[in-house]
Amino acid sequence: MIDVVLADDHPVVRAGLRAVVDGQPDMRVVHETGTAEDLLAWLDDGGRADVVLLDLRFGGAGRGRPRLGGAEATGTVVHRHATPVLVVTTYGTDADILAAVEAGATGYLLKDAPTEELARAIRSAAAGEVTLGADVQRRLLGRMRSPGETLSARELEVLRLVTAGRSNDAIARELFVSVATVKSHLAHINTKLGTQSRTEAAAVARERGML
Amino acid sequence: MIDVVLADDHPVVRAGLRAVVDGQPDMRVVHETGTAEDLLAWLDDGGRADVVLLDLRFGGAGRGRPRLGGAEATGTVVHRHATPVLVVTTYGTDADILAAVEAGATGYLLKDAPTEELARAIRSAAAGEVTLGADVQRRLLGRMRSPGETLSARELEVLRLVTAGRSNDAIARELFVSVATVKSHLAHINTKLGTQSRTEAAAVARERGML
DNA sequence: CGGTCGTTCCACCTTTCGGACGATGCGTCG
DNA sequence: CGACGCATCGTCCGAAAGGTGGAACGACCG
Repeated sequence: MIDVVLADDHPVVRAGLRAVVDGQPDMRVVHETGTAEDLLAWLDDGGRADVVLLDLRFGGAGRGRPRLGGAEATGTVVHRHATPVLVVTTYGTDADILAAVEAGATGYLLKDAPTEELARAIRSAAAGEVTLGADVQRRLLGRMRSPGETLSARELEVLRLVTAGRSNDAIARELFVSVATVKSHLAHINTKLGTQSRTEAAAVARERGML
Repeated sequence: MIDVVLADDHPVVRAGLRAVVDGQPDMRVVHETGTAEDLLAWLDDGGRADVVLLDLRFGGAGRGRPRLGGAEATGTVVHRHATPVLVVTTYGTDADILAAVEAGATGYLLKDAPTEELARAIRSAAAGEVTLGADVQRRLLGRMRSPGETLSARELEVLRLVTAGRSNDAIARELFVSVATVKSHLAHINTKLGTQSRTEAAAVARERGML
């Protein structure tokens, strides 16, 4: 019997995960929390589980204090409590995925995954195996395959100003170079990122967290 | 007994909604679909319900053809089938909310709403009353209070696509309008935000969290 | 030493954007 | 009703941005 803990700030999603888990004969939900803090508190209090289902994005857009994020929570759970963490989240950006994987997540699934895939991922995680959702794998592979994703320092500087909304002329004056140089850098950036325009490059930069 | 139909592309969320609804003594789930098209097909086939729980953002980021959006589906259901629609979604942007309300949605809830609020909203919707989640109300009020910088729903939609890096032509095709219209919206956006270019507008939009 | 790479610049050309008009229809509100 | 905001389209034109194909210089490295 696999003991599962749920940590998600959406009551509806928690109910859904609980329904899926309890619908499996070989696993059960032993605890449920709505915040990462509560999850850590429960574990520190001696709570034991075989797998933690964790949502990234905890009450993210809130105007309150900067809450504990999913990535940090993942790292703490994995290292302090030696419990495998299966990240289950809605719209994972590349930055989110990388952060979670680097923090030691045992798996990463999107919430639109079918229930069988979720159950399989839980069993794999309990066994200590790493599983990534099909979408996630495709994303990571796409990242690996991209050839020249390493931008030079100068190119990053230009990209940062582009993301801030500056025009080529403004960037040129700001960096004390000619407009031709800025355009040259931008051309290289677009080639490396596989983008077609400055705005698209800015979008990709944000998505990948390269600011 | 209130008959409820679920339309959400996330199996886990569907399970959660089902659990909440079936946990109430006075309501039940009579049908479940994963796409807006299936929902309309079921209704056209004679399916009857007292309330439709609808997710905006259907398979949104997909690379496939432009699927039917939640707002359009809302309009069709409300007007063709005279059935109240309760929109239940994750992270509602102002554009989403305005679009759904304008399309005739009977209610708008975020998925992080507690289950009791959800149940209450379903009962209100079945009775024909309009209910908005606390968060949603606050958003709308905040939008009202803002003096001169209020972007229309359509403008926000354009701005969102600009922020995603799309070109005017791509935006036009995505929204089924002409390039001239997109440029017109963009001109208004730049006027209202005090910006000079699309990239600058995107930067301001991100900064002010209006996505 | 020669090769690669980053940075800087140039010219030429095409596409795209943005500004500045106007015009229509469609709702709402006083 | 008329004024207003919104969304939708259009044209014209100049400015900005992007594509191509260079070239020069220095740094670093095997």
